[in-house]
Amino acid sequence: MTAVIGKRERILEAAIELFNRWGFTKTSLDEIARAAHIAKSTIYYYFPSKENLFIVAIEEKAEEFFCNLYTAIDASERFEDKLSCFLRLPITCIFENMPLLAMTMQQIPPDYFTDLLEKRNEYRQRMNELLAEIMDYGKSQGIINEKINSEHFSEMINDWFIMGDYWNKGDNKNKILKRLERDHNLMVQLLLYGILKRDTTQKVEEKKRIKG
Amino acid sequence: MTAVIGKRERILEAAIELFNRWGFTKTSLDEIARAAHIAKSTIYYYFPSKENLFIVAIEEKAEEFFCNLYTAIDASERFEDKLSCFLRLPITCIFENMPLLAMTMQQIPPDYFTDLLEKRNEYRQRMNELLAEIMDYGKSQGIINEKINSEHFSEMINDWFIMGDYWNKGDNKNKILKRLERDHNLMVQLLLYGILKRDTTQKVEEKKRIKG
Amino acid sequence: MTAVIGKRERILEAAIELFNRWGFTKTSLDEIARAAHIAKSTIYYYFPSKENLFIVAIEEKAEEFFCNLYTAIDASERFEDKLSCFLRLPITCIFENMPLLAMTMQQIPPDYFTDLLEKRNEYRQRMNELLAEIMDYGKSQGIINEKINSEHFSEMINDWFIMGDYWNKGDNKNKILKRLERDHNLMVQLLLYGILKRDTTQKVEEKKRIKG
Amino acid sequence: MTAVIGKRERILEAAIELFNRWGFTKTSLDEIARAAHIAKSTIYYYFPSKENLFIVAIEEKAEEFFCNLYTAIDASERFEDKLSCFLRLPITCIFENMPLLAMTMQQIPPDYFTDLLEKRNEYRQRMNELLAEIMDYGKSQGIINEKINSEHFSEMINDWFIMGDYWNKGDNKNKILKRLERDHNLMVQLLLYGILKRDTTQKVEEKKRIKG
DNA sequence: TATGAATGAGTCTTCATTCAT
DNA sequence: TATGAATGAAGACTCATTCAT
Repeated sequence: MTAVIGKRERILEAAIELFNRWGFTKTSLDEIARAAHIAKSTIYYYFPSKENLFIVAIEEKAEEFFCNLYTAIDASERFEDKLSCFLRLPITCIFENMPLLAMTMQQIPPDYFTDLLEKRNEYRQRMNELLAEIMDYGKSQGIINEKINSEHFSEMINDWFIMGDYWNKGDNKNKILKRLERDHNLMVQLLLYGILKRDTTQKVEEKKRIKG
Repeated sequence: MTAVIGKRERILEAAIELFNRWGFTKTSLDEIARAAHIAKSTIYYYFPSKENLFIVAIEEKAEEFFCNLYTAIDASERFEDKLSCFLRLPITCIFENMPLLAMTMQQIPPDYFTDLLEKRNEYRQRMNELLAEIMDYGKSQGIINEKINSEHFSEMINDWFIMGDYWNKGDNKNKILKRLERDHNLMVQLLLYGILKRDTTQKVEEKKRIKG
Repeated sequence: MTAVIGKRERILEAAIELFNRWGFTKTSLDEIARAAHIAKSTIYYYFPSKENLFIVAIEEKAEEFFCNLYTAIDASERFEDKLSCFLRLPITCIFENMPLLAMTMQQIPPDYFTDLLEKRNEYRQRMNELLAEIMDYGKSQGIINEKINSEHFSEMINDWFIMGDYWNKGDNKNKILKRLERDHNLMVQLLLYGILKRDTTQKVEEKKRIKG
Repeated sequence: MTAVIGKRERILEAAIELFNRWGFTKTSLDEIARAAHIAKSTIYYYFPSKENLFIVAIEEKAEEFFCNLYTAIDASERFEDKLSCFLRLPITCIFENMPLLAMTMQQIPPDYFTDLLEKRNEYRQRMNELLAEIMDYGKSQGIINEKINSEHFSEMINDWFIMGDYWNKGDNKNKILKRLERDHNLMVQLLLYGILKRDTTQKVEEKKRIKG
């Protein structure tokens, strides 16, 4: 039976639930212990620190998320559906596991700990690669404009739409501002194509080509 | 002379700096006092509580930000430039005042206090109104497709690009998921226009029109 | 062996000693911890709050006191001795545990907490019932004037002699003043009987009967 | 006009009101200043410390009280009425100025300050002298049993009924316990006279005389 | 494997008091 | 005479972590 779940599982379950609801700092180990119906010190038998417990909790959810994402994208045949999956699922996932993943994957510089920062970078990387793959697929289908640099595009989309990360501490201000500039132009173009009247589209397009 | 800055200013300055670097919970009043070279209790002479100090700090920066934003948008003549300002400035501002404003304006459910939540909603509201105005301006210029609902569009852009807010606690899950769905379709359209090969654009466009 | 007393006991002991000496507000948890030779936070392991510690300390002493009182009164055969016990023991006890019990049982409006107020009312109740029983015993022995209302008499004696309680916040001023009036007359009578010359006693007695 | 009251008066007024309502420790100078519509530091212009302000406030009320008491007692002709005044007025006064005077005149050892203790002793002294005078008056009228020691009796009545003071720190435990014993016997006698059936009174009286 | 007991370092907050003006 | 500004010391309470068993 699954009636008797291991204590480690009980702890993780409670931790995810509470971190989600209250965030890292506002969740105490006392509360987790109470919710898991175990003694507080038992947590230290399974996890070396509160930090670590938090990261393990995130890993758990992240793996689950990526697993779903890969499956869904593989299952869709058409480029548009793959792209749609890529955009829809993260938001849905974050919505359901907020703010746990939000803290990892959104524009919050996780002040707290280096390990978490690393995790986040890892996830960003995987997201970038995934979107780049989708783009390449679109190109191979002859739908996507080959001139668009897949990697560059993926980075920007992830930064703007999904997991904004202009604040990675390592980079210096100038470098970031330059990238903001670059991405910004691309972003405005994307938006313009979507909202301009069709007949004016051409002109704007040309204008931008001259600029960019 | 302003050579000698008032202590209130010194406190606010230090608070903004530290809240930005470490976040609310991880910044202690001791640190702020040390940084401002005043006694900790002096903080309580000027601000009734840590919470209040945080909110005042945010207000300070937010007013400054909106002021800049309005000025820049008014200064630009063409629709595209106005839109460009609207997209560029918030990011720049957040980048410079992270996570202070980030906490107000990004996808972080501020667990801590109602006052902050209200502030955030106020700021969202102002951002929505501003973008809607820009869109209407675009329409009046004959550039923007009249069929696009300015308000609806503004909400979505702000949620996705600028100040994501799918987690406003009042709303129930179903309502939010429905809106996610709606926005998602619009978002995919916007993207597709930007990256598809020109000759395929028409077909996709038609397909979407039938769907939407 | 009881050579090593539990820490909870050590804390309670120190708390009783210090609360007794300095009162609630003027006794700090630091002092209690120092006196009990434990870390301040250990107090919080055993007691949820300073308030609670205070109340537990009082309960401890109060139970002990009531136990002694019941025993002593049961042990005395004659009505006079029972009454004597009732009057002597509380004072002795309060003297030895002042102001701990004094705060519960004397004329101090305990501004601090409702729980304490409740405790005090409970103790008053028990004192009233006890004295009423003694009075009834005196009547059953044919010593006490049946016309004296045992309950009314007990209330008054407790208010004046033992656990004054004219300030119970619930009651309104008028009600209290009326009761003061009533009790006062009875009190003057009691005194007069004790100090007047025997031959004048009769007149005063008659006069009061007419009045009361 | 009395429209413009001096600031000193305003402070005292507010202090009395607030000390009465909240007690010494729970009343802050901030509150007093706010209530008196003056700056906090102004209090220090008129009173050297919070302690001193408290004592002056008590003096104010105490003088008023004694003045009323003297007048009322002088105004009554008969011994019984004088005694009645003596018993009634303190309670009424304390009831109206609780816990300010209660703190001075009841069984609360004022942990806080020596000055207050001295004040209290002074007031006790005055009360004792007053009651002794009344007793002597009763004797001169031929109503009161000459065998009763006026001073001794006054002390006891004040301790039991009015301003209990068995805890005067100077005295040692043995001395106090001896006095408790002495007073207790007298107290039981007084009570017995008041509640015994008339015909049994004689016997008890005799019994006590043998004992005491 | 699991935990009850214990703690040190830190948190926000209060408040009587001082002092320059 | 009056006060705004400033502060040090203390207070209750929290919490991640350790350790003996």
